[in-house]
Amino acid sequence: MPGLSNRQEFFLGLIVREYVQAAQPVGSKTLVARYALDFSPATVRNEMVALTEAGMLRQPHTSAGRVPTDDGYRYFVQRLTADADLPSAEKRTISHQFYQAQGDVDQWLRLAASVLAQHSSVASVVTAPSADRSLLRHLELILVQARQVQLILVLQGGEVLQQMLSPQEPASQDTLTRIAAQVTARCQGADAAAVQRVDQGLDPLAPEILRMVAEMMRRADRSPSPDVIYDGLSNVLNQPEFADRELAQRAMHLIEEHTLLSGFLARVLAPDVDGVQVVIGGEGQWEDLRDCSMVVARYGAPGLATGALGVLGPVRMAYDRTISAVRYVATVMSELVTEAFSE
Amino acid sequence: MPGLSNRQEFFLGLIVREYVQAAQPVGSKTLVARYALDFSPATVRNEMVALTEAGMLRQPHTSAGRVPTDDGYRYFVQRLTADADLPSAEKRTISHQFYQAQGDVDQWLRLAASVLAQHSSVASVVTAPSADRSLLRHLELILVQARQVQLILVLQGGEVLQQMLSPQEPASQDTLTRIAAQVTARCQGADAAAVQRVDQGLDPLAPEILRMVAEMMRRADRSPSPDVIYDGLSNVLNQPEFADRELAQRAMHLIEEHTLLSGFLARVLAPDVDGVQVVIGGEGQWEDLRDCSMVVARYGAPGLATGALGVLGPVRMAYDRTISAVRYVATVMSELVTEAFSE
DNA sequence: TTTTAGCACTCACAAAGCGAGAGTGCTAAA
DNA sequence: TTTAGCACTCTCGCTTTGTGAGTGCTAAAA
Repeated sequence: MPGLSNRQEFFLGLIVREYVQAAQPVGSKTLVARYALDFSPATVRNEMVALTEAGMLRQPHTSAGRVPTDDGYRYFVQRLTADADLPSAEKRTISHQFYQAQGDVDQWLRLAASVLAQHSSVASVVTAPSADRSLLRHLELILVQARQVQLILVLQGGEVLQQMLSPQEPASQDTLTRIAAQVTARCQGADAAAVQRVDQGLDPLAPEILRMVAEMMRRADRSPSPDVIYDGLSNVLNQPEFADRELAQRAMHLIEEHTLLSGFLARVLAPDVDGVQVVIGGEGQWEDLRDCSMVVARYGAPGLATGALGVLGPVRMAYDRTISAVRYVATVMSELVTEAFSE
Repeated sequence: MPGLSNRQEFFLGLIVREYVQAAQPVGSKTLVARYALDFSPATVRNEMVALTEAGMLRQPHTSAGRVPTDDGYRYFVQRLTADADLPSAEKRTISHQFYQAQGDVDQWLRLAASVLAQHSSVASVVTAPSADRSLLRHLELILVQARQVQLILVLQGGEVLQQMLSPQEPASQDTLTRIAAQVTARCQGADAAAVQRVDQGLDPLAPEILRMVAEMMRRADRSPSPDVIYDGLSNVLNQPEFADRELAQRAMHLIEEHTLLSGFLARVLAPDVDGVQVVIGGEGQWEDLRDCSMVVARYGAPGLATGALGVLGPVRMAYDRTISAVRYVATVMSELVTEAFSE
């Protein structure tokens, strides 16, 4: 893209900020008046023409003010928000809240969603941390009634999976305890495939259990964390762009349809990318995200357990504030997860 | 309330159904035309006057059609929907889906929410089943690292709670396993208070563990099932009454604010009430529910573990269909929960 | 060469005006 | 008791019109 002059950048930043705040096309005269600029409206107009030609601005119609294009926002995000950061007072408040909820992962998730929603005034999304590959740490079998066994599986990283099982043969709690101990010992740190290979020298009931365990682990691998926590959905309805019901509905649907969302997150937050990712207006490839933007980041301990968190809102979003919020919450969550689950 | 004549009831039913379907005030002429009635519009009008005087109908303004009042809907629900039921083909489809997800409680919940949302075209809410009072079934302690113990608590009814713990004194996995076994044996079926009373003849580390266990159980008792699953939020935006953003937002907020919702459910679904409960337009006492209706039911095995499920939508709701859907899903869920967790 | 004042022009938006149509209540006849 | 007829009401959708914010261009000033 052709370089913008300093003054053009300055105006672009101003216009983006003003539009984000006021949600109305910004005109030359208002801009000068509102920010007490030392330029005449005519000068601003000239630069606006340049910015429009550079593809950063557009006018909804002749004789309305200017509005940033997706490219304009992108430029803004890449060049004009670098040093933005949360005030340290807010940071302290946030991290304090997190350390209150000592050790309770679910509460962290809810808290993260709530903090993000509040700081960004749009909808937030947080997925539970999950290991890249499920590795067994512990198995527990509890006899509930004659033919009902509750199977509890603890993975490396602390996730707990549970499932009911009706075994072919009845078994006593003693037998089950023995099997669980055997499996835990033998399969320590094994992945799904390895679990299924262990099939000799165990109790006759064990194979059935092992099959089930392997299947649960494989299921966990396939759909990493179906748990998606969200918050701030009602915020979205505040945004004037979602006055259009059709649009609001698409956004809601996007958040509700977990498969869509997690697929998207998986692609945007590939294991090798790092830091906060900003997707503006679908970037041409995400049809469902048209007219929406997402600011997301991966968090957790790479190689151990990671999750994703971020916000979803209209393209007209306060990217600077939102990016810092997402970045900071991701940092805190990473610390917590690492601290709690690393060895 | 003064009794309505048969014919008045007939007209009321017709008007409610028509209005629910068309979302527009229904006039005498359209009613006669649409349902090919053997009355003249004038007759219908006379009855409408009577129904209006009885408080069942109202007119948004002179010279518009009639719209049911909250009382009108209530009458409709109480007297005119008694024998409604889901077609058995749909029933089969639904129950089939549930039995597919053998033993996976989380999946049941999501499925229930999804089924309700689809059949009612409004938002659905499902809370996880939880015991009226937490009773311990099993405790497991897993050493994660030197000073990190993962505490897994299984309650009667199958709920699993987990929490990280950093004990004062380091302990080996063997010690922890022994403690867990002791506690499990001693506290079998104990409630929070009983757990805390058991404090002698155990390992020196045990008191700390027991305190934590008791606190987790008490927390579970205090906020029964913070897990609220919902679905169909985007459906709500389809409803013409929620074109008003203010209203849509209130509804969203209501669903998102778990404390509000669970408080409400707790009051409506007191342990002694049974069957499907219908709350129309807040019934005067639920300010937050103004202009909204809920159709909810308790499900589960009374005394063992119960949860709540239902839908939230505009007052103009297809109560007959919705009630049957809620009733049926509650029945199926009750069967499943009872079957899976009873002894 | 850059900035700015001036001016003519454009176009969305809100207010006002204006039927058309649906619906009502009332009266009198069937 | 029902119904036909009629005058009346009021919302809704449509067009009309004026206003104002905003633009682009040109020519003079810095």
